[in-house]
Amino acid sequence: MMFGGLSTKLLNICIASFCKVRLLEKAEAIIIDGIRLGVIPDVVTYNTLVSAYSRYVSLDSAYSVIHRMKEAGISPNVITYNSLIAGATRDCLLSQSLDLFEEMLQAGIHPDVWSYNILMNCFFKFGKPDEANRIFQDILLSNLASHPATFNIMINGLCTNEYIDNALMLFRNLQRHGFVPQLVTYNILINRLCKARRWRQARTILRELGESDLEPNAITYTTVMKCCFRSKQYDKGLDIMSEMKSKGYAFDSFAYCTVVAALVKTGRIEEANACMEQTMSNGIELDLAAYNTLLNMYCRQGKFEAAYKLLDEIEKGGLLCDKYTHTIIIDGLCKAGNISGAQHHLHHMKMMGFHENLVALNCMIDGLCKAGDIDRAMELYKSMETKDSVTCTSLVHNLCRAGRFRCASKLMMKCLKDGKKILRATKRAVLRGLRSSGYTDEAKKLQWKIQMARILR
DNA sequence: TTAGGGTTAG
Repeated sequence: MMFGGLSTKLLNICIASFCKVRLLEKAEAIIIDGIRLGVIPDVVTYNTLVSAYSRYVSLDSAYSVIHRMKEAGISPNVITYNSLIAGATRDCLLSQSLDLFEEMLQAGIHPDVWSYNILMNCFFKFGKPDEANRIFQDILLSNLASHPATFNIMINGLCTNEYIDNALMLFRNLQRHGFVPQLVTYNILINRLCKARRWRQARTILRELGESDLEPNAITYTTVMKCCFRSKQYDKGLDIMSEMKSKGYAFDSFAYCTVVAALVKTGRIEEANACMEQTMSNGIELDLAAYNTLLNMYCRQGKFEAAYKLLDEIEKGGLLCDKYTHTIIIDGLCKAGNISGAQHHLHHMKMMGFHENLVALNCMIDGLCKAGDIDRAMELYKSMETKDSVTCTSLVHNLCRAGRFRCASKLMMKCLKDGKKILRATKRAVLRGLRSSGYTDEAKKLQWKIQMARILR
């Protein structure tokens, strides 16, 4: 329908532009203006809104758009359902995602390849790789034309479910059958291989990307930069940052966070401050992860007044603090020696409905030890339901620092038996401590047990 | 309409 030069197609373009930058109220206002001018919204208009509401607001708000859509006499189609299922998956609602899929079938709407892609992603997200694989096989056997995204989701899902070798095998098989990887395929593999510390294979994929016709993008650079920081090659990471800037890639919130976090971690606070200032002066809007990075910077400088002010700012801005936010505060307080403050915040975190947080408890263990209260750290350790290698290494190393080498030795053996990994430096500290305090035989026995644990692993 | 990068502990 056309009226005064405005058509439904044009209306939809406007709506899509506003939705893309999350200006949903403006999008709604344009619909009202359009109706006044006689432009009737169609299924595309409503689908754009459903997608935006489920992505940026909530699934409930998306349902209310569907209600309005039905009132206007427009029936939801496969795209409407795809948006809803994707939204339910993002909100970690597995059964709701599956119910929606079923509802779509019941309504006689045929799923398309995107529906199956979303469902596959959903199963991977909920740690059900077998179900995801079944969907993948169905897509391959069906008449549906598979899309490169199908393979990307499969490769990414296999990696996140700890099937990296299978993901690599699939990648190579697909290439043999003529699949031309997209940039996102390379980015997925580089990221996942780096996270699994399989540096050599990550470098191979990066080299293959370099040899392809594709140009790396800002995501590739951020991913590789993060890999360098993860493997403690800080200067190399900063070189990549310079290269990224010189090539004219826009430095976004992701890139700034990666750099600032690495600078803070290595104690280069002045540089971190400068980088953060640059972020703000470039007009980059801070999201929760960026705020958390800034909060960590304040805590590491002992600027708790600024940190608490920032917490207020975050919440006043309508963002909800997450487990990272609270853990950063707890860690910062522990590092500053304010154990009672950290305990108070841990309690506050539980009151807010957060589950027991292993990282926060590990911070407490280390903080208690550094404050000279190893016995309380031991008590906390015993009370913890789950412990990991960090818990063990931290406590063993601190026992050594306090000269309690026999206790450290006993605890370390128990941890190794439980399959925990202990840092080499910590093992050496225990052995050296036992020898220097005259427990030579015990040191010999421990060394033998360490070797046995290594063989049996 | 799908997939990929950033924030916490030893």
